[in-house]
Amino acid sequence: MTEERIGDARTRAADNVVSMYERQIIDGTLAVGKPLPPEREIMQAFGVSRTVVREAVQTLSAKGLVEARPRFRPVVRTPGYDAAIEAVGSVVNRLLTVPGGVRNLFELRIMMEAALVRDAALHADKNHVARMKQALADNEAAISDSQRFFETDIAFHRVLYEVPDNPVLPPIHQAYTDWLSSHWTRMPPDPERNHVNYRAHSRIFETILFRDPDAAELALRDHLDDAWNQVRLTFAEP
Amino acid sequence: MTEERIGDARTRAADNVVSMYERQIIDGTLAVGKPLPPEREIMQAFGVSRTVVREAVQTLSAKGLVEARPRFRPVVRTPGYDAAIEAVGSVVNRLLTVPGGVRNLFELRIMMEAALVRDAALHADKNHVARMKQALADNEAAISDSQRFFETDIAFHRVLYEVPDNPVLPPIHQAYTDWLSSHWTRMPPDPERNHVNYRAHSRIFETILFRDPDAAELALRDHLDDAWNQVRLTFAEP
DNA sequence: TAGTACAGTTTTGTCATACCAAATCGGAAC
DNA sequence: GTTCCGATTTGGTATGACAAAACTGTACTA
Repeated sequence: MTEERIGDARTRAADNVVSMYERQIIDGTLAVGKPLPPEREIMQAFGVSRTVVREAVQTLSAKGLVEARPRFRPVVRTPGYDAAIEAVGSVVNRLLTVPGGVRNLFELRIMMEAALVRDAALHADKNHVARMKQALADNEAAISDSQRFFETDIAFHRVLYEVPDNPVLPPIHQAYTDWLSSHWTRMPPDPERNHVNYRAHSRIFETILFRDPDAAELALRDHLDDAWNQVRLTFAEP
Repeated sequence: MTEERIGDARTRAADNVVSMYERQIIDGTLAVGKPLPPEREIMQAFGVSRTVVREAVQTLSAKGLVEARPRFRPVVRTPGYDAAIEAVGSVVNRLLTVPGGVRNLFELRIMMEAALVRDAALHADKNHVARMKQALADNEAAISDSQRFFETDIAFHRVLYEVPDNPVLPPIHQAYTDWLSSHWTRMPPDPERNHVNYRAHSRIFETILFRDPDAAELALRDHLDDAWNQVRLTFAEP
């Protein structure tokens, strides 16, 4: 939480307005989907100019608390983990440009998915297994179509994020793919490589079926390390 | 990336200004620490009113690309993983208020730290071990002082996030503790519980020394599950 | 010469006002 | 009840103004 500005920074007039509505939104006084009052009304309520009101609204929007489409009344946004992901978007995009940025993020993903396959090997139920099987079949069917292979690849990994039944995880998967896809799609299509990746997916699936977390983690790390070696060539880092 | 608004949303005049400086910041034309031009200069450069310029600057600030202290020129911010964490702050805070929100986040933390202790058991070097040992000693020394115990507790866990040498991880640890600390500090001080937690830390440390990832994960899960049972009572969820 | 104090100049934060175009609302017509 | 249309409201942008704070260069002091 960094609500208080550090050091010598004075307060802005908009801060009052922001924190007021922030509270109202969090405690539910302003229900989800409800629009904020008209700007001119807020002006009078707080005794500030419209400039300040608009600044406050924009801040609320940037914080992800309200959705402010141009020309429309800002409405209270439904709290969701994807809103959080969206909020970090541009910062992460910048991080990806610093040396080692992509590598660090990918490393984090490897660590996370390693944990996920372990979890899947231990706790995946029939339902999850069925979905993985389906995703795997789709993946195989798309080997010759690199575009579709890319999509089914993502879909296969997504199942892993759904096993623990924690609503935080799917948006994280979404974020990973969003952020890293630009590097992936930079690679030229290559059915041969698709085939290798499909085999890797297949092996992961088997280890989960066998309920072998160690083998699952190993298979996944092999797969993602390999993927990294494929994709690292698309940018200039050592 | 969610740069394009969906549906029928027209474009804002400020978007041009934002994306221009966004690009300049990312490709380094505007170096870190450099201030943006004066607002009036930007006005003329883009042929827009100051209203729009100020809106654009605020957006850049909200995105974490520049730091805009009131009354000072906005300066290009140094790219860091903590900026990303900061950007999600308010959204996460709201998520913590929805049913199951705290649980979901804590669950994610458990999963992550489980992966981290496994990694530590396999790859921690002498240096890491020494730091963990020190953190553990501090932790023990603070058993009777709940405030300090809380701090040394955090410090012990932080070492786990430092082992993989990935700069993304420490800010994540920081974020976890920031977000969850309000629940932790709500519990009344209890040296007895401190002692239990210290023993748990101690056990985790031993399993890492023994290079036993399975035992390490188990010890950590026991510890955090226990912590969850302690802290869950501080709020009303079932 | 280096450092400091001061006065003049920018620059930002905020306000007030105005105008257009788009969204919304209310009622008429079907 | 639904559709359509005009009046009204409201958001997006521009302009101008002003106080207070930050900045700049200069003169003064050590």
